[in-house]
Parts: sequence; structure tokens; C-alpha cells
Amino acid sequence: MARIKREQDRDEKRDEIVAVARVLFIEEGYEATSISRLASTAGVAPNTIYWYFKDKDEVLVAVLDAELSARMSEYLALPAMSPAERLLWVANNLERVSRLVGTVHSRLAQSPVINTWHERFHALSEEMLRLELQQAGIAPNKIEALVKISVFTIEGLLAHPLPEEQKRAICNALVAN
Amino acid sequence: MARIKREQDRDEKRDEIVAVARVLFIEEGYEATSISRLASTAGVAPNTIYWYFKDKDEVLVAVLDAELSARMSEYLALPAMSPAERLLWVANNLERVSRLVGTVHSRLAQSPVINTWHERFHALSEEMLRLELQQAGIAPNKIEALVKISVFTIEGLLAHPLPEEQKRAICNALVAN
DNA sequence: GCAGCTTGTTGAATTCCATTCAACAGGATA
DNA sequence: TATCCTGTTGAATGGAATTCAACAAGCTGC
Repeated sequence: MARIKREQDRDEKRDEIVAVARVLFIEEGYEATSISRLASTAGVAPNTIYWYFKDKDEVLVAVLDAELSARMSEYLALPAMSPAERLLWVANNLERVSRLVGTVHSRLAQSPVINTWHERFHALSEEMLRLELQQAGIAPNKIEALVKISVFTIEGLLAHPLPEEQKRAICNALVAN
Repeated sequence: MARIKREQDRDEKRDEIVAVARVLFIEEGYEATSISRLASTAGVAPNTIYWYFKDKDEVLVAVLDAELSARMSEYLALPAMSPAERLLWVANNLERVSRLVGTVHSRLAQSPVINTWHERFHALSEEMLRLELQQAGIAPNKIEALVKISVFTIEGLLAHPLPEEQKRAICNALVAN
């Protein structure tokens, strides 16, 4: 019992740090948020972070997981839509978090934890998109390439913001054929 | 006369540093190449770099320019090809430099010089692609979206390496319609 | 109810960056 | 010959992530 109580405390504190990191990483960026800043915002000493996380990348992974599950429930609660509309929704919805997407891509070569998170995330996204396109009656032999192109396009839209008009045109063009 | 001689020397030395930086940035990465390392490889003290460049980002821009003009002449010397083949060529040819592409994307929010270089580069690439697609007889109303999608797809292929097979399938799918 | 282990927490290093500063050397200039 | 301009440098500076050794309690077995 006591042990369980302890572990609850530990997880709560960890979650608190993740909550703070989530705001800072998203609003100011991962690189711009130093461990010191994160720590002082969370009300602890810098090295305390290292009691709960191996390194800064592990904090990022925790933030990514938190953010992903939040977004995922929003997505699953979405009403019926055409694939193009869903794509546009995703592109727009991920925009708030585009800084993090860039950070993941830039760190995945150096950080194994981020690399494996990234792989899992792509596998998940592509699986969902594949299903979506199948249900929309896209020719099966076109689906694999289209899945990749769509994922790349969403990433591109996040990295290079465009006016709503063009985003819509692009999403429509993608699923038109 | 003396003045001209001096400026030649200056440019030669600068080019020497760029040549060293080009190798290091491409083979080991921008972040992994410290100014100290760059300097010692070039046979000079770390702070000497700052006599020729404002900061590390400016060194990167010089490297990018050097690399771009080298690639551009290769591209222009290419024999006749279908747009899909050209796309594949570009994707494969840029692979050696994919680390730099990632670095540009991750630094463009923080560094004005890199940001303007990036904008210029995209404007140039998109213009060339647009021309290519026009000549291939793509329906004019589809071209703008297709240009963006193609650029995003090439960036995606650089960030997420795929087997040659799939790259080819994706490039073909892009220009099929 | 006390000795000792475990879990957190911390201040103070350590190391590695990019970047700056002040001094210096040597050729060009007057 | 005296001075200036162009390069070059050794030695800071400041900030980053991360580590280390010490300390504080609470819990555990006796």
C-alpha cells in the first residue's frame, strides 16, 4: 500500500512536469526551453528533472505522448467527413504543434527514444489513413503511394504554412483521383 | 591594385573555410560540427571564423549556396526525362544532403538569413517544377497544387528514407494524373 | 522506537558550446 | 619613419545539458 502511494506521488509529480513542459515546448519551442527554465517554472531545481527523466529528449517523448493522446481523442470524436476534409482538419489541427513536429524531425537522427517514437507515430498515422482511403473507395493499387504522399503533404503544410485557400486546394487535389 | 589583391586573398580564404565547412556539415551534420572543429580543420583559430562570417548560420548559408550551384549545374545538364523520372532524380540526388535540409528547416524560425535563403530556394524550385509540369502537358488548373504536393513529397522522401521501389512508385503516382 | 535503506531534492561542479574582447603582427600608406 | 588597416589570436563570457556528492525525510525491519 505504502509502495503504491509512493508511486502515485511519483507519477503525479512527473505528470506535473510534463504538463509544464507541454506548454513551454509548444509555445516557446523545445530548443528555446532550457531545463533550468522548465525546472523553475515547475518549481523545482534543474537537476530534479533528471530524477524523473533520463534526459531532455525523454521529457519531449512524454510531452509528445500526452499531446498525441489528446489529439487522438479529438480526431476519433470527429463527425462523418470526406477524406479531403479530414486531411485538412488534421493539417489545421496539427498547426498549433508544428514546432514540435520540426523538433522531432531534427532530433530523430541523434536521439534513439525520439526515433522510435517517430516510427511508431508514422506507423499509426499511416494505418489510420490507409483505412480512411479504403473506406472512401480509392483504388487499392493506388493507396500505398497515396498514403505516403498524403503524410508528406501534411508535414509539408506544417513546415511551410499556406493560406487556408491553398491548403484546401491541395487536400482536394490529393484525394481527387 | 593593392586593394584588389587584398580582396582576392580575402575571398580565397573565405572559400577555403566554406569548402571545409561543406564537407563537415554534410558528412557530420551542422549541429555536430562545432566552430572549434571547423576552425581547427581549416587550420585557424576559432574566432578567426568570425572575421569572415557574422555567425555560424552565415557559414551555413555560404555552404548552401555552394552546394546549390553545384547541384543546379548537374540538374541542368540532365538528358531528356519524364517529370516522374526527374522528380526521382532530384529526390535521390538530394539524399546526400538531407541532413542539411533538416537543419535548414529546424533553424529557419530562429535565423533570418536562413529563412530568406529558404524562401528563395523554394521560389526557385517551385518555378522550375511548374515549368516542367507545363511542358509535360499537365492540366493548368492542377499545376499549382501539384507543384506544392511534389515539393512536399520530395522533402518527405528526404526526411523519411524509403527503398528505391517505393520512391519510384510515389514519383509515378504523383505525375500520373 | 531506533538504525538504516530508499526516495527525492538540491547546490555546486563539469563540460561543451557560440560568441566577444582586447591585444598583437605585419603589410600598405602618407 | 609613423600610422592605419586587415587578419589573427589567446583568453574571457555566458549559457546550455548533464553529473556528483551531500542532505532530508519517510518507510522498513528489528
